[in-house]
Amino acid sequence: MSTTSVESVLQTLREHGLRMTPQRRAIVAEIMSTSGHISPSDVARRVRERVPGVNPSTVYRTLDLLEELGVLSHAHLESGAEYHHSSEAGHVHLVCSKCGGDESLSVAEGERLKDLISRRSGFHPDLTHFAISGLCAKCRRTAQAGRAS
Amino acid sequence: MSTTSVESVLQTLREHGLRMTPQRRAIVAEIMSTSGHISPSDVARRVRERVPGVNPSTVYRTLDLLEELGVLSHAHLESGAEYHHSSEAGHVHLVCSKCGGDESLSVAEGERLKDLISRRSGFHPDLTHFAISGLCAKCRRTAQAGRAS
DNA sequence: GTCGTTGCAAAGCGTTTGCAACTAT
DNA sequence: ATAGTTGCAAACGCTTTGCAACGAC
Repeated sequence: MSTTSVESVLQTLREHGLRMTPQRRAIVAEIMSTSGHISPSDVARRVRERVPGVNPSTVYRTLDLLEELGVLSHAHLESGAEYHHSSEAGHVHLVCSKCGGDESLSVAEGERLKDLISRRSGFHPDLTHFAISGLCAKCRRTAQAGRAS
Repeated sequence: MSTTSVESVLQTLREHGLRMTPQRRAIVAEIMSTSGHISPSDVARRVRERVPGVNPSTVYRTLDLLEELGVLSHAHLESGAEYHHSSEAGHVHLVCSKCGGDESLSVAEGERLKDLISRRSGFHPDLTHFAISGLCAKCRRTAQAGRAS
């Protein structure tokens, strides 16, 4: 499936008069094989491990480009911007401030929340752009137990 | 009221065996006079304009300290971390991705949302820690008009 | 051959650190 | 006098930039 994605990206690039290079192939492959999200600097690091010589600046330029083309999206987590393939866009990130765990609200739940907010405030939120920080169920239980004792 | 705040901060510092210095006074004053939020580097810049010689590192250390003491909080907006006095914590930031406008969900609405999410997902969100990106009512209307034409 | 793409090297930016000097208490 | 605090200067990590060489088409 990673191959399929690379092919479709190649397609997209061609439609825009852009080119597929080994570097881009490596970068796309890296992100497509990542479930969840990954920071630009991590992409740079990992791509570099596999294909020595890929320059960080190329990674940054490629990420920007792929996002403009709609292949990738980024969201803001605690550690900063993180990229993921657009097929994973739509997920609302729930990041636990205690254990660092990263859950996802279902797309349906996300939509419901979105509608609710927009109906009440007139503001149309994109709940996927920023993560939502908080306590996961597990850490919350621990915290309560601590309080009780 | 700015004075009151500075006094109460002084109080807090004393309780912890810490000291009130001219630099801290300037930093606290700057933040207390800011309605809304301000980035660390902006605090550094502004404080510097008023009290030349205040080193950026002092600003960063002070912000960290004041946050640990509960005097300040920070939230993540598009531009990164932003500080505000704790009395303004509780606000859910709604940031328009088009015009950059920054609205607030009422505290009551925020609470309702929070309860709703936690009831459904088991995750207890702090909706104030990250902003919520989206389109404000105004920009959304513009966008729709554009689409219709 | 054209023109998009890359690597390089440098600079930019915000932020952090160690340490000696300073100062609020 | 004692510790907390500051400025300095350097280092840091991530990201961006200009430009000449390169290479996909």
